[in-house]
Amino acid sequence: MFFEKNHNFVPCKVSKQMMMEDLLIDYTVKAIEVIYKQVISKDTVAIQRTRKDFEGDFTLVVFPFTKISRKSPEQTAEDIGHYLKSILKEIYSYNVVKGFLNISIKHRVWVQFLKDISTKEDYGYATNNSTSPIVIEYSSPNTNKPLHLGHIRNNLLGWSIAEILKANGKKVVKVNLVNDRGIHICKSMLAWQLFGNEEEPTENLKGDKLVGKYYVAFDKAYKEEIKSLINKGLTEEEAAKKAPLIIKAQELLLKWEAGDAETIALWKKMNNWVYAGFDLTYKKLGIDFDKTYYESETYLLGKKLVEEGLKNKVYAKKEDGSVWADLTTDGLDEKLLLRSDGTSVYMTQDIGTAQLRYDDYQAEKLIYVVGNEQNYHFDVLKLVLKKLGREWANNIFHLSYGMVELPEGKMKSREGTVVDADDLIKEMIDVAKKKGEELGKAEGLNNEESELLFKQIGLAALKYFILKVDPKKNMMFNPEESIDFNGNTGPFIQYTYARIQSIFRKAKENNIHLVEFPNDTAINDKEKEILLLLYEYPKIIKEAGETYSPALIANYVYELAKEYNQFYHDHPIIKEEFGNVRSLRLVLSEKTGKVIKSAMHLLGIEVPEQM
RNA sequence: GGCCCUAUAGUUCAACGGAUAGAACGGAAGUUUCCUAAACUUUAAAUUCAGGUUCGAUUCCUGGUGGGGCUACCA
Repeated sequence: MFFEKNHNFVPCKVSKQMMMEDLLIDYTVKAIEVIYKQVISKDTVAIQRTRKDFEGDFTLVVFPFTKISRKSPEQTAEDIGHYLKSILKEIYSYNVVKGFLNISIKHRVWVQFLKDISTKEDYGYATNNSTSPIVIEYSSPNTNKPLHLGHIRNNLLGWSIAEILKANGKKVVKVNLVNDRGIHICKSMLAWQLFGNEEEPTENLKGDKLVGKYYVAFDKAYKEEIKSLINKGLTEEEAAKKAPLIIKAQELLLKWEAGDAETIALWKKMNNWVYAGFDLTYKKLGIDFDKTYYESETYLLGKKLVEEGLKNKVYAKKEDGSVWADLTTDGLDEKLLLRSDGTSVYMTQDIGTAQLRYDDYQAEKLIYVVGNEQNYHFDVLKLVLKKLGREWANNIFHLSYGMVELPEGKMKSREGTVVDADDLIKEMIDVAKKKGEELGKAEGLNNEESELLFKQIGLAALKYFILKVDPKKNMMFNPEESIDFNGNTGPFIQYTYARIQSIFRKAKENNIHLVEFPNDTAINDKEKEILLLLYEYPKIIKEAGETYSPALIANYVYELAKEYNQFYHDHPIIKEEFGNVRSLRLVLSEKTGKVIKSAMHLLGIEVPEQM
């Protein structure tokens, strides 16, 4: 708002410099044609950013053309460089290093570029270009245990990718799939009945924690029963099957499937506790969904579809009554689809869920954000659906992300090495508060404001730490060391943003106004570096969307913040004497702030005005 | 056993087949009369091994070794 009054820039169209690389590619093709009389395809032309140690903005790699030119790489680069400079008025100069043609663009082009984007509020975002939506599933919790660190990665990835796809002009539907039925739920229910004394959730014990507690209690009691049975002479396997608790749990599952009123009532009561608990965690994380599916509502459809497959003879029933899909011709094994007692398995439910989801949205793509341990499951799911003639199974995309590992190895709930989501979030915020207060970051803020600030900072540290890693890769989380607020972290980027906002506050206090600066206003190396980074933002969003990778956004925004901090350190902004230069730096700062905020939003990270 | 993923500074992460492999943390040394020092500057430090394809390989292929996962009438 500070700028709007004084701004009088030419409205932005997609101007030439927005397509600088395309331009260079086109004219390189032309150059080869004119100089060497040979037509080449565009995708043999590689344009990249010039490395920092060399002079130039863009670099053309000419090695591939030496066969055509029959000249040395240097001479070929020289030929093409000479042609390009003579025909493209945007080019200021070029230089040749080995087979690399480094091209410098005129500064005025970059200044005009800054003006072009300065008035664009949604800079970097693509316009709406989809009709049918992309459905993205993430989180997918079980109702017998609380959310943990693995879910956090899943949730952050899912939410961020949904935002990135929206920024790419896609319609997106965010869905959750809750596994709310099965033997594991019955275990919690049974334990609560036996040992619970009607315990209900309290402020200190959220519903999901309460139910999780009884799941653990079941496991403990069950193990003791097994032990005593083994002492009585049974084998471990027999004991595991004959322990009274497991038999009771199985009975409870049968009652549930039969619709027994009392069982259903208890199930509903306990699940609702869990949902209330999950909601609190999602809210704290800033995660939401457009729709929630429950497996209790999809498994029957799954069963029906298995029956359909049986009728069409694409699945087969064995003597004991169990139903299987034979995938051996596809290089996989046989897969169980219905147990011999007719009850459904995980795959059965997923078949039903997929069908329901497809019917609901006719999605152009169905994305499942699920850990890479389930790669095989999704290979099977797609095949099993295709055997049913569901061609849309080709649109299923398993976004397979890597595990979060702890220094002591994989998280295992039974060994108590799980990092609880609520605990971790609280820990991050507490540390942010402690360090923030030491540094006096909350000065001038009231209680409510400083609480919000430390929450933003703690969450930024957590979210950025997780999202900056390539989703496909396993990652290490060390609770002792991973909580950091300096360097390549979320808070560092937030700090950069806050500094920029502080400049505007100061500018206003000092009554500094913008003037319209001419295109030949001088820019220094740092400014140009920032401009080139801003220029790349739309490409980064596009690439992040194509590869479903928030990490690209994270690494980009860090780079931008780092460059800006260097610029800020080396050059005065509001203290710059010359009005043209000062105005340019203010506009550059403002736009950098906006892109930081925009990129951080794509990661689900808020930026404070002051810190 | 079979199948899949993975290997980069002490540590955690980057690098469409392109130049001298980038950062951060940690280590060493510096920068506050100057728009916020959660910042900035300098410095030491890495591609698991053996082959192959290529003008060029951290990247692609083959093999070895290390790590992880899947291979349930669990989810």
